[in-house]
Amino acid sequence: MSNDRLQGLLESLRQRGQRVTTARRALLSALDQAADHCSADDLATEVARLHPEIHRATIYRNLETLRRLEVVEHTHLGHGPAVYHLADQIHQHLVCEKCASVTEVPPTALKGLEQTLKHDYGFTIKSRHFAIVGLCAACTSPDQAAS
Amino acid sequence: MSNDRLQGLLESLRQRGQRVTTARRALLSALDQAADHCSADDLATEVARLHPEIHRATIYRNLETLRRLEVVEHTHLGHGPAVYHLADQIHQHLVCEKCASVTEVPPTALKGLEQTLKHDYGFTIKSRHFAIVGLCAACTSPDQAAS
DNA sequence: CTGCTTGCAAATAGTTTGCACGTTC
DNA sequence: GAACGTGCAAACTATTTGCAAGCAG
Repeated sequence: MSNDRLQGLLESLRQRGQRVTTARRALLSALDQAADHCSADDLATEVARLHPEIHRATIYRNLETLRRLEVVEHTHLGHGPAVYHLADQIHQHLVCEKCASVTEVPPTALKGLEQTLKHDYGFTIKSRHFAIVGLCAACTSPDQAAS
Repeated sequence: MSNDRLQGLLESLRQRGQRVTTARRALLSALDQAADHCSADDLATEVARLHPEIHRATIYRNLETLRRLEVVEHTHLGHGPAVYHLADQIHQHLVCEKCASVTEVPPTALKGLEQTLKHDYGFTIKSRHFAIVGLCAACTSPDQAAS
């Protein structure tokens, strides 16, 4: 299954002259298998299950290295730690300020905004680095009884 | 001049049963006069010019209080400290990832996106809490020679 | 074997908090 | 004068860095 993806990533690192170490293998594997968005700490914990010797500093350093290589991206969903995911999963995050749920939307949802900002301000949107904050469908709907 | 705005803000605090202290007066005054976006530390420095005894912790506590009262807002422009401004200056921030310049655009620029997210995902954008990252006009233009 | 990587510990940046004292209403 | 705000110091969270030892190519 997604083992292919992992192997491909490792291969692409090698081809770019990057070293493939235990820490990197383990980190990419954790990112590959992660269900949702992980903080550096989440990843460190996951990696530690198989490799307890791998230090959090190494996780941070490798996340930064992989970010420069455009293999991973990180996003800020709110206050608190940044969350990471593999760069082949591009999406914009919508975060509900009430229930904190995260909705992923395809980059195409921003097409219109991109054109507007380009046309009116000459600005080119380059990343989905920050989430968009608001209310999710459930928390907006009139029939929801929460405070 | 904008002394009116400051007085109005203080009055509105009083009317809501909030105490008007030296620290709050000084903080709101600093926010009122701030040319651009200030971090908590910038504000502390500015406040300290007239009131050196006012502690940074007090700045943070009051910024949080004023945020709850919807008198100030804070935004994240990137990594680093949050920046604050009075809540009557509503705008979305565009940050250039190359030159770090900040462009303010009116909330109306997001109208289309708001409708799309509402229609397609039931999501209601509620705040401009995070900047949008990309390239500003100067850094996008073909005739710019920077690396 | 040479240089990139790592583990560890300690430093850093930004922000928050407990507590005793001071001030506002 | 009761409740809320403040100063100070210390804690805290997330992340970064210097250094000596380790491992990949």
